[in-house]
Amino acid sequence: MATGNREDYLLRILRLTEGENSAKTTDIAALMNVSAASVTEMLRVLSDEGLIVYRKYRGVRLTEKGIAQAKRIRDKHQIAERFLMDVLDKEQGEAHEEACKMEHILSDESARRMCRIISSAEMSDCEVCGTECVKKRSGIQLNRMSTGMIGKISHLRCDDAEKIRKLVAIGFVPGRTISLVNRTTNNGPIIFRMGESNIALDQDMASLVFADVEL
Amino acid sequence: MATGNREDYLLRILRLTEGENSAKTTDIAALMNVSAASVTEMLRVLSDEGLIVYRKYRGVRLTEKGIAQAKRIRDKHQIAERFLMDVLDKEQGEAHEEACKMEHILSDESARRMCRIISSAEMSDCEVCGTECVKKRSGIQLNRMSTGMIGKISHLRCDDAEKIRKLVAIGFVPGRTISLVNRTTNNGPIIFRMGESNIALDQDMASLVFADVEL
DNA sequence: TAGACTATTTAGGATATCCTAAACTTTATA
DNA sequence: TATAAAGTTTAGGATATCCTAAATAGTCTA
Repeated sequence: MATGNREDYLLRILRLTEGENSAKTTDIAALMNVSAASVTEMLRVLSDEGLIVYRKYRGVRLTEKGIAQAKRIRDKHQIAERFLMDVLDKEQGEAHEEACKMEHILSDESARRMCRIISSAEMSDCEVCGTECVKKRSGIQLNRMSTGMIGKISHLRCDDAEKIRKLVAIGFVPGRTISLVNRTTNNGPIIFRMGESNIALDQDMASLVFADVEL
Repeated sequence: MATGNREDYLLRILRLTEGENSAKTTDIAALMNVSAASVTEMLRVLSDEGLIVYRKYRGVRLTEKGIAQAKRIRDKHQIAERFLMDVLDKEQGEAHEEACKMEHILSDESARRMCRIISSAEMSDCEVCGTECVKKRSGIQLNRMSTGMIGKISHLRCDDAEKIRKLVAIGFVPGRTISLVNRTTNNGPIIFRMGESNIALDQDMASLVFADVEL
């Protein structure tokens, strides 16, 4: 099992080999900020673990297994970074720094759930979410529900981080069950019930939230 | 600077010393799942770093600096765990596991922002958020009660899911009224009365439960 | 194609953390 | 209060990762 450290090597190698060339020791060393000797040593380890194909003096490539693992981590990084920016409102630099750590510890499941919230789905072929993250968001917008309907929030549509944050803060997160209590005036807020409380939501805000209707 | 590993030691020591006794090597070893010898070694390191006061064969206490650091990490754990449950809708066990990793990498700023979102803020005196997060949970740990005291359980400290589950299973849930019947030997279990029955609880377990003392 | 130069690997060490077994302290018992 | 039992530390080693310096392989040029 790859440690956080090994994972970083994998990530660099992925980056260096995506133009299908093989990665060279020196380049990896530069990216990792370690000596070439340390890289050589690690390459042997990764090779023994079946994550890379390594021939001395000839550079390395990732194996299928290595690619999958590296991509999974990279996806987690992407998800974490976006989540930090969109939901926690962190600025990009910091979000990136923190995502570099989170990518190693974030569980698949949590990544998937973050992904559902940011729903950026900007990544095609997400190793973490599988197809789930790519497309096909079921559900209807909350403002299209009618009185009495019960639904489970499936995702939020991420086109305005500020609003997403607000929604998350008041509890509109995927998985939560809500029902539409009533509508006020034609274009006024809609009242939803969630758990023990009623919450009013503007049409505009409601349109950002999607739910699978259960009843 | 304390590594994630050192941080774990600090956390255990905090827990063991909150009843103001000093922590013993063996107890730390048990909590950390390492040999006593390893603990001794680490104690020297932490001592050199000014995080603990250590006298051979005599146990350890945290210094002010150590307390601050440990509490900060514990607060981050709490925040992360609640965040995972409330925002990502993870179930408690998994949330706890993941929070054990997040506590070491979560930045102060991110923790603060998570805290603002969950705003349930069950922690008093949060090292991370300062006053900002305070909603303040009253109560003292059961192991600090003295004989005859009556109290109402206010909350459990979510530090070890398995233990929490156990406590809940035997009836230690918020709202329940208990009294301390007596203490056995110095470090042995404490006998509580709850409803019609007496229940013995280890010091360690008792330290996880907080009660508002009524009499 | 033989240096000369560059890239890579090997050798030998360092540090952090963990371990077991042996030595030593403290505590508890008879 | 002397000893046995229990708890703690020291000794000596292991592993993972990093490093520098020396050796070796690969490549480029004259």
